[in-house]
Amino acid sequence: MRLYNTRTRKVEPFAPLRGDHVRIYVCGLTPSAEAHLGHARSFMFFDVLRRYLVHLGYRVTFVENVTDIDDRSIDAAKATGRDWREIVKGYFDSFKRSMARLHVLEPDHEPRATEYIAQIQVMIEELIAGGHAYAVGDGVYFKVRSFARYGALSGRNLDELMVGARIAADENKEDPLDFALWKLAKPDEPSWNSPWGPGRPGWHIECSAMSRALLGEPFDLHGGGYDLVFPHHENEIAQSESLMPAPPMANFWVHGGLLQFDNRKMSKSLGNFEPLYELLDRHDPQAIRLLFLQTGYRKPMNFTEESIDGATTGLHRLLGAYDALREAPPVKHLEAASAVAIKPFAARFYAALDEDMNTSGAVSVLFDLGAGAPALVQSGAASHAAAFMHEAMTLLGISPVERSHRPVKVEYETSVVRFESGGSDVVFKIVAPTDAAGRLPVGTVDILRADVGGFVTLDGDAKAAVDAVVAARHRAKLAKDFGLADRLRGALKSIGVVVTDEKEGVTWTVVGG
RNA sequence: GGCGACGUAGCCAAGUGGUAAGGCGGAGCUCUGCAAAAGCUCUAUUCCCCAGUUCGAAUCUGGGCGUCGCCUCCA
Repeated sequence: MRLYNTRTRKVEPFAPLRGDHVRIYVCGLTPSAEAHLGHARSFMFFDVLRRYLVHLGYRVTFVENVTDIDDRSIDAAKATGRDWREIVKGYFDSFKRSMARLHVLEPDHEPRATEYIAQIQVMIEELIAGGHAYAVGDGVYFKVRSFARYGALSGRNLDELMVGARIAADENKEDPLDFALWKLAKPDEPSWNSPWGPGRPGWHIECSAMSRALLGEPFDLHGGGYDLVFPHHENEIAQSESLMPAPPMANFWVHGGLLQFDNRKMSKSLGNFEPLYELLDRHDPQAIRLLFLQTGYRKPMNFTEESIDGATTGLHRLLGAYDALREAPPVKHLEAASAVAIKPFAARFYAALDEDMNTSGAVSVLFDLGAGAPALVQSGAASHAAAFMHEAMTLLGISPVERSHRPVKVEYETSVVRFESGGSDVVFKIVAPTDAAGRLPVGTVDILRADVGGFVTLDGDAKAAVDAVVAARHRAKLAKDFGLADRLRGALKSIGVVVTDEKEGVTWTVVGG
């Protein structure tokens, strides 16, 4: 396969440095705030990349770190009076639950900065010994001018960075661009003992130390969001490569495009994002994955309600097509020939992924296959098509069999919904307690009484009542009283219940919210 | 000010020299008592604008206009 390499600014053929073993380090979460959709996009991409490398036959070691100590979680602890570890654990656990819902596979290693304090300190000592770092009053700093290639990854040079003027002057630093390797603790701050005094690692050094400890140097692929190119990855390179006889530290640097939310940049400082777990309550995680797959991973993308609704519809079509193929009766005598019929689809699918992970092109193949499902069933190719779809969707992290219904949300404008037909045969009343705003509580409908003229009269809970009305409509249909049947369906629709006739029977779902 | 992306139908989006994938939406049709779902057909003579290179350009070059990101915590 070919992959875009930020280091060389080119799409290049990808191959492991050693044998068939691919070593990947992806910058993970700093759990000092709830994870957002932008994190999900990035981690889902690297999840698909990893799955594809495994598919290609490589043995993959996937490391995703957790920067579990940083200034913001300390600030959050100070602000709330809680222990910083508790805050980090809360956000991290929430993140892990969301990743599971999005089918992101578990990393092979998930190292935490606080578990690698010793390795971090060793590296800092090596940097000091090599003349690349110095200890001063408030900590240890990396001497940026000691690394000739500083700025190579992000295409900057030190003198131009100076002109940028937004670099805060700091009396402790020899050069304003130098960055912290070790920060000495102020009173009441968490700290670890070190040769330079109690303190904590600066941001950047943990990744250099942990990637070296777990993957060795050089390793194959270092990933992260595009916003990490500078300064985070630039600084990692400076730290690691200053100590390496034969750079680079990572052969490929891969960066995912950033996500905007309703045309607004998402960032921790702006705090303008919806927590990921909330978004996953409102939208099918599989649809979110499909939506991201339909855009090139390096392109910036804008997430809107409209775009996720479109992807949800598309997902249903894809899953419906898969069901149709899987359930089609086999046509034995055509099997051999039909296997050949699937080959062009598979070829297109994998060719797309081979070219810098063109997931959008790959997904289009699945839609083509789905659209042709009836024809494939006819020609006896259904089982082969289903098998390929299963393989392809699984590779993309979409479960072909999972059917997550949209969470039920019921909110009505009024406390009493009435339907009365022109005639005498339908009286359908639903009465429920409401909140202060006059709306029904989400997820509950209490039907106190439903009279459906002649067919049903009952008191009871909402589900039973709706079932009864649906059954009444069904009987009306059998009696060829389509006028009544339609009025009953209309009555249900007016309270947000959609009734659908299907081959196997009648189903109803609650919509709205 | 510096660096870097991007601009393809109503919306999203693939495509980097050979004559515009796919998704959503929309229109018509088929099937259904009616709906829904599903399928079929149609929906960009054209890729922000101008100039150039070429037999040929959405794709390359130059210029212009516009949008956005990074340079400060960030996936």
